[in-house]
This record gives sequence, C-alpha cells and structure tokens, in this order.
Amino acid sequence: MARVVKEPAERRQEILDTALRLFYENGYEQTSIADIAHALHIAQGLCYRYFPSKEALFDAAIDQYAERQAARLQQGLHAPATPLRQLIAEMPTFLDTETPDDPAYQFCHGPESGKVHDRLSLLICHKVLPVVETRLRQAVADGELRPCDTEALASFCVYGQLGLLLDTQLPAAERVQRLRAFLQQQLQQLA
Amino acid sequence: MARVVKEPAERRQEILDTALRLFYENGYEQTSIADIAHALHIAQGLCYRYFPSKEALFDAAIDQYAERQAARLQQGLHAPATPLRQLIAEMPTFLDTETPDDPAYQFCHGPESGKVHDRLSLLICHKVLPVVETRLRQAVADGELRPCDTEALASFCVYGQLGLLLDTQLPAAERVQRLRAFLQQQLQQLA
Amino acid sequence: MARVVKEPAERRQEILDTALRLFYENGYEQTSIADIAHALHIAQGLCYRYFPSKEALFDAAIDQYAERQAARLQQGLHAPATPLRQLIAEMPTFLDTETPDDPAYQFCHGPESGKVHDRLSLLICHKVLPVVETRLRQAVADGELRPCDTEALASFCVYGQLGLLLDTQLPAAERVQRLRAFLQQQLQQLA
Amino acid sequence: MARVVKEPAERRQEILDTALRLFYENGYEQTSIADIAHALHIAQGLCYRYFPSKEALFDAAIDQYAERQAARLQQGLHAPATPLRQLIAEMPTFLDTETPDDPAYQFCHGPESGKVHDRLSLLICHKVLPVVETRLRQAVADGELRPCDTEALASFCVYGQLGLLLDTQLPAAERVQRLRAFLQQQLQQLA
DNA sequence: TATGAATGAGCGTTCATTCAT
DNA sequence: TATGAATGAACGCTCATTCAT
Repeated sequence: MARVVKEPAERRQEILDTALRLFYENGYEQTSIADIAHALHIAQGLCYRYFPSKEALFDAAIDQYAERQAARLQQGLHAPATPLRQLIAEMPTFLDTETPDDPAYQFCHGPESGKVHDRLSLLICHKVLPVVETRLRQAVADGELRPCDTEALASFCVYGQLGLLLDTQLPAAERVQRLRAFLQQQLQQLA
Repeated sequence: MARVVKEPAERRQEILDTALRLFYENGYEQTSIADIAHALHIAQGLCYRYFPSKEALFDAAIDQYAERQAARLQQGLHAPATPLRQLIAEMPTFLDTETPDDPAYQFCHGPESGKVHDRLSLLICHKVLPVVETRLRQAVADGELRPCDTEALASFCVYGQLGLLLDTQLPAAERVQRLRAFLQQQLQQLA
Repeated sequence: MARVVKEPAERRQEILDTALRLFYENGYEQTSIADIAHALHIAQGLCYRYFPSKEALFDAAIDQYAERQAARLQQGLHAPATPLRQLIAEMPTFLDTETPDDPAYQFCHGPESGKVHDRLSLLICHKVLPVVETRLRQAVADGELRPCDTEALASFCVYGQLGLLLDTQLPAAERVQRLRAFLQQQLQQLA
Repeated sequence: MARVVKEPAERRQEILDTALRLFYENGYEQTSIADIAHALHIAQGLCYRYFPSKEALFDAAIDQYAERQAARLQQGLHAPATPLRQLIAEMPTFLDTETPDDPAYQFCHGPESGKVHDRLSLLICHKVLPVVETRLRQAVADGELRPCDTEALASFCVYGQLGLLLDTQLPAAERVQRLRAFLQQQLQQLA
C-alpha cells in the first residue's frame, strides 16, 4: 500500500483515538490489533512501534481520555474566585456534555460496550476525585463549607453520580439535571 | 480418571464458585476454561454442559455473587421496625464485612485482579441500588426522612462509597468507619 | 426422562431414518450424535447400542436407503414378460418419484446438503448398476437388444442421468421427462 | 524456525496443492489444518491468511483442480477443424490420462479416499458438462450430428462414464478403452 | 434396555507479536 | 518510519464415546 509517513506524535495520537473508539464500541477482547490497524489503514506492526503491547495501548488510551476529562474539570473548578455554587452547577459535566463535538458526548450518548464503559467510568472518577477534594478543602479554608471529611464528601460527590449516570433507562438530559439539583441541595446544607 | 457423578445443581454451583474465585484472582483473560476445569478435577468439556461459553460462565458467576450481596443487604434493611439509623450503620457492609468467613471478605481483602473487581463493584451497586431506594422511600413515608429525590439519594449512598472503598491506600477498616460516620451525619441532616 | 422401551428392530430403524434425514439436511459433519438423539428423544448412549460409531451409523443409513431404491427398481425390471420399452419408461424413477409419500421424493425435492446428496447419488447408482446390467443382458438374450458391451451401456444409462438430475436449475418434472425421452430414443436405436 | 517469505500467489498455490493431495489421500475429516501446515513447513495460522476456513480451503482446492481438468478438455475439443470423431477418441481423458506426470494420473491411479474421490468426480463432471454440450451443439450446427437434446446427450456422455471409471475391479486401462469404444459406437449412430 | 453426566482428546481458529523487506 | 507475511502458542469449544446408575 501507499506508504504514508507522519509525525510520530500525530501517528501516536491517531492510534490512541482509534483504539479507544474501537475498544469502547466493541470491547477489549473483541477488538484486535488487526482491527485497529485496518481502521487506520496502517500495518499491524506499526502499532508496536508506538506501544509495546495491546494491553499497554488500551491502558494508554483510556488513561489519556480520563486524564483529559479530569483536566477539563480542573480548569472549571480553579477559575479564580469562582464560588462553590459554581462548582456544583458544573460538576456533572465531567461525565457528560451537551455539545456533540465534545469527545465526552460519545461517552454518554454513543454506542457502548458495557465492560469498557464501566472501566472508563471508574477510571475517570478515580482521576477526578483528588481534583474535587482539593477544591472542597479550599472551600473549607474559605469558609464556604463547614469542616468535614472532605475525602468522603468528594467520594460521594463524584462516584455517587454513577448510579444515575449509568441508568440507561433515563434520558441523558434528565440524569444530569437531577444530579445537579440534588448536589446543589446537599452542598447548601453543608455550608 | 475416576468418574465422579454429581447432582447437576451441585456441579453447577461448584463450577460457579471456582470460576468466580479464579476470575477474581487472575482476571478474566488470564483464566482459561482449562484452569477452571483443572482446579475442579473435571474435564473441560463438562463446563460446557452447564454454561454455553466462557463469557456466559463469567457473567453467571459475578451475577450470582452480586445477587447474594444484594439479598444480604435486603434482609438487613427490611428487618421489621428497624429505624433508618440502623440502615446507616449497616450500609457499608454490603460491600465489606469483618468476618473472614464471609465470601464478601475476600472481595475487599483478598488478592484482586483490578478489572474484575471493578466490574463486580459496579454490578453489586447496580443490584443494591433499588433495594436501598425502596428503603429510603419507606423512610420518607414513615416520616423518618424529608421528601427528596430518593433515587438520586440512593445513587449517592450506594455508589458514593466506591471512592473510599476502592482506595487501596487506606486500611480497609478505616474506609468502612469513615463511610459510616459520613453517611450517618449526612442522613441526619435530611431527617 | 420417561423411559420408553421399544423393540430393538424398531428402535434401530427409527435411528436409521432420523439419522439419514439429519445427515441429508445438514451434512455429515454438521450432524452430531447429540442432534440425532435429541430429535429422537433418546439418550445419546442408546445410539451406541445399535451402531458402534457415528461413521457406521452414517454408512448403514445411506446404504439402507440406496438398497431400497435398488430393490424398488429391480421389482419393476423383473416383472415377468415386461418388455424393455417398459424398462425405459420406468428407469428414471430409481432416483425420482412423483409421489410425495415416497422417501425418494425427499431426495429430489427436499432440502439437501450437497455433499451427502452427492454421495447418496453415487451410491444408489452403484447399487442400481448391476440390476440394470442384468436386465440388459437378458434383453440381449431375448433378442430385444443387439449384442453390445452391456456393462458400459448400463453405466451410461444409470450414471448418465446424473447430469440432468443434479441440475438444480431445471424443474424436477422436466428433468425426468427429458431423460425418459432421451433414453427411449437411444435404446430404440440399439434394438 | 527460519522465516521464509514468499509471494502471496505462490504461497497460496503451495497450500492448495498440498491440501488437495492430503485431502485426497486421507479424506477431509482425517486431514487437519495442522497436517497441511506441517507438510508445508509453515505455521498453521498462515493457512488462515489465505483461506478463511478449512472448508473454504477444501472447496478452493477441489474447485481449482476440477477447473483445470475442464480447461484441458476444452482445449482439446475446440482445436480448429477437429471432427467429432476426435472428440470421442479424447473424451475419457478428462478423467484419466496415461502419463503419470499428469496430475490427473493420481486421480485415477493414486491412493484415494473414497468420499473425496466421489466429490471430485462429480465436480469435474459438473464443470465438463457445459464444455461438452457446447461442442455437441456445434456438431449439430456443422451437420456432424443429428439434432437432439444435446444437454441430455452431454449428460450421458460425461456422467455415463462414471460407472465404469469408478469400478475399481477393472484395470484402469481397460475402463478407458471400453469407454472409448462404446462412445464411438454410440455417436456414430447419431450421425 | 435406557439414561445422561462425564470424559478427554483433538481441532479449527485467533491473534499478539516478530521480522525480512 | 512503515509494511505485511509469517510465527507459534494458546484457547475456546466440540463431540464421539464411555460408564455409573
């Protein structure tokens, strides 16, 4: 086939993106390196110049995605002089988004392969947890929040969303709205 | 080899138990049907009389385990005339236990293969959620709790624990204690 | 399951009939002993009381069928004082039949699995060949036919039909009719 | 093992040739992909780069062989200005040959596994039939042959040989000779 | 005679990974 | 950097066959 040469960083990213998509849509086991290479129009061997194994590629792909979501949230939370109220209003967005262009959109609305979705959900929560806890601690320091077990509170704020978010029975919009309302109410009681 | 004939129900349960243990200890992919059969001293083919595929065996195994955990919790929650306070005090036990004999003990303290542990955690939460919500609704009806979005509250009570429970840095005992304290405090505010 | 006891001969025949049907419809490899036993509502092990192996069962099944077809033809050919003309008119019936009750009907009109159909066709021809040759030799003795290589003639009369009979493009009725017309014409030239 | 890289077309042909030989000698079921790969000194997996399944490999192998036999006959039949007499004299060669170097030699004289031989015989006849019919139609057009059901005639000329050819009792040379003599005599009557 | 749970060997197939080009 | 033919080990699964009941 026509040999196409690209910048290593670009190639690497291409592979990560396509791998994540396929793993997410079809599951880890049901996605072979051949599938990924085929979708990218590259040779199988090329994947191994960028990642030492399939497992490493998978880990890198979901890790990068989770990292991005955590970074997005961090930006929102650390905007200077943003009150906790704001935090509450924005919290659910780390898992969802209303703009279909956002890669997170796929996460909540696209086709999904249960197992990978589960893992990704937990990984994102895992990375988001310290971000939220830091903000909560700051809120306590600022007097916005009464002193409490901020780690536990962060755990409930972050992981507690999963029950509703993973409930595929409910319309996505409703899940988000109810989460916001609930969180807002709870946090006000802790002020 | 000496041929041992057993009641189908007994054989089936044997396979489920051993399969869950091996999947949990070594991971889904790292556990072959041959491993399971070998551990049971049975022929590989016998597994296929009881489960149509490895995937189906895995699903059945984790499903049964999660179901049992949910049933355990339900018993505790529906003891007649038990106040919500009690509920709070017992909640974390659906994922943990102090008695090493309990199968749940393994879950929190045994060796674990991350991916299966993740899936099992979410599955248990998934099955426990409606149980808790039902109890919360009853609490509202009894005047123990102010009216609120019980579904969201249940989601936070159940899934919210995962952040701390999955934090392998903390000693298991501490995780449970802090969760209880936190939940108790929260629910009292909602009374 | 309810234990049903039958006359050995009857059981054996049941097994042969069902085996032939399944082999014919699904192919030899695609038909397992379990399939046959299941269709008969008997235990797998029972097949092995009547036939030593799957291969033996298959051979017995197609052999019996072919034998029957040959016997049918022989009756027609050896009816006392039947002229060769009659023979010609009846010949194609060894592979086909117009009565749907006849087991041969299935052969030409039912669903079929190519490979078994091929084998069965050749086996029937193989068994029919000597029957036809004997009749041809008698025809020569009776002066109905000029002396010739009766074995070769029988080969062409019997196997020669396969080309048209196996042509699934043509309607079954047409195949038979054309074969009769052609054979009749040919044999008249040899008178 | 030392890795040997070949042109895909060459590899593919190697596999086809060896597969046909082993299938023919030992039968379809008795020949495993491992056997074929072993005989070729290649890895089993390589067979699956060229053929999607064992069945597909088998079909491709016998199909290619039958196609070649049909092509050989076609050349002989369509030599310009060759009279039908010639056709008759050459007909049997589509299934047999006197030169041991010819792959067809193996077919009639080599070791054989009944079932594969049967299938191959019928497949060759199937492919040869239209070739012969075309020639017969031309013969009618040329006035070499009286008008008749050329399709039926072709069927008898081609498939009719099988009875003698498959008669393993007779010496191969005798089968061929008698077939030629018989066909020649028959076709002359149709002139 | 009949059952059906159990065996165990084998097979087709897949696929992560390597390497000659 | 990139290709893709080739490897080879493993694995899921099937199934003819056996045997305790």
